[in-house]
Amino acid sequence: MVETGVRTRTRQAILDAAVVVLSRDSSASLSEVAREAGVGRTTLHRYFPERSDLVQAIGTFTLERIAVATDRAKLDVGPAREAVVRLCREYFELLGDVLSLVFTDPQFSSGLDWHEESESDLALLALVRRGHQDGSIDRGLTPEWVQQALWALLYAAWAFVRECGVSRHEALGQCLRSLERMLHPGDQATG
Amino acid sequence: MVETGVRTRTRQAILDAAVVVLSRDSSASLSEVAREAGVGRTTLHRYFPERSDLVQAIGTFTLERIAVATDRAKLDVGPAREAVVRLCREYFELLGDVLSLVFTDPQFSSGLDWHEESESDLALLALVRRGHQDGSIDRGLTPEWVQQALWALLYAAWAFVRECGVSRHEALGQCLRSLERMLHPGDQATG
DNA sequence: CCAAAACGGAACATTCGTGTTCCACTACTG
DNA sequence: CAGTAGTGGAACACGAATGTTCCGTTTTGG
Repeated sequence: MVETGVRTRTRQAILDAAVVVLSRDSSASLSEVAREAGVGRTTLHRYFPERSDLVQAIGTFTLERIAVATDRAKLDVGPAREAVVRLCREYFELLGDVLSLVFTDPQFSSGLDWHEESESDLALLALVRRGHQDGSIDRGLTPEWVQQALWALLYAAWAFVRECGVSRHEALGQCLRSLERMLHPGDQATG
Repeated sequence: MVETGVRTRTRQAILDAAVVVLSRDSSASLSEVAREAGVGRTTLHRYFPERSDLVQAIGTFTLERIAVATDRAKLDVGPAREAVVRLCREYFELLGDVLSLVFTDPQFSSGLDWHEESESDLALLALVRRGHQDGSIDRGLTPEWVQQALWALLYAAWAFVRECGVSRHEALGQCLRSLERMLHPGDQATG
């Protein structure tokens, strides 16, 4: 049961297929996942004995991606608001379909470091606080809310692509512009 | 089989319970829905013979709520941006748990006027275009994107309440502030 | 008060997803 | 070429959800 190249490749194919299928319908059957992966159901069970194993693997997989994105965004460089926007861009590009899963379905975000303990989440919260201090982020928005809104806009951008047939680039543009303006501390009347 | 008061009341109780239960887990069993409604599973099947009937009823129910909210917001009064914010507030207050359903699960928004044909949706799109003309909404944001983002922020606000234990009022405040700033045509550098 | 309406529980058949086992086939590798 | 890892299909048992029927009980309303 060594980690040969074939095994890791098959495993990844199943994982990718699972993300695609389950992001469309989180209660899809394992047969559908296997078919999407171009793999027999038997093989799928060889890699992930139970459904919960597959779900948890997706969760871990996602956490890794998030960590990478957070790292790439270099959150401690430059004004905080710009860093948040960079982070959003990285998320968009690295997460794809996974987004729908973690955002809409609680089953993928349970049983792990989620949601309070994740290092990346804490980094984002700290970043927003820095933005409050350096004046680049509206002090009327709490860090926790910014986090929520960031994910929501990301999901919206992805849905924009899937449902409205907009290009990824166009959707990301609208998303980042919205985020930028949302965070910007303006002199508009306070709601 | 006349429309006695008892029947409508029972039907509504089931519908409400279904929204609560299914918004937590869209693949919950009908037994759970019946229990939440304080009703026997037999009775539930009397009103909604198949699961799909219940799902569709929720869809229709939601459309009605949306129509009411759109009406109350008086979209043709005042600056367009303020009208959008009013609409968002009405949505938040009238939709509650239903939000999670229509937003995350496609099964509730299929088989109806959804999504392209709904009168309320068209009204929102037209409203944004009016905002482009009267200069109250950033011309860099397309009407379709504003629609997506509006729903996303609404969902974020609701999740904020459910997951972070924030008060409805506080969550709505953050949501509306974000929306307002997002739409505002500022003089910030263009992304 | 009495009949009709509405309800709840038990039981049943059916379907579907799941998890498992067994066996034959293919591909790589020494 | 032989052996082994990997695969896929068929078949099976099991449980859960669904949809239906039947019947006794409660509630409603004229």
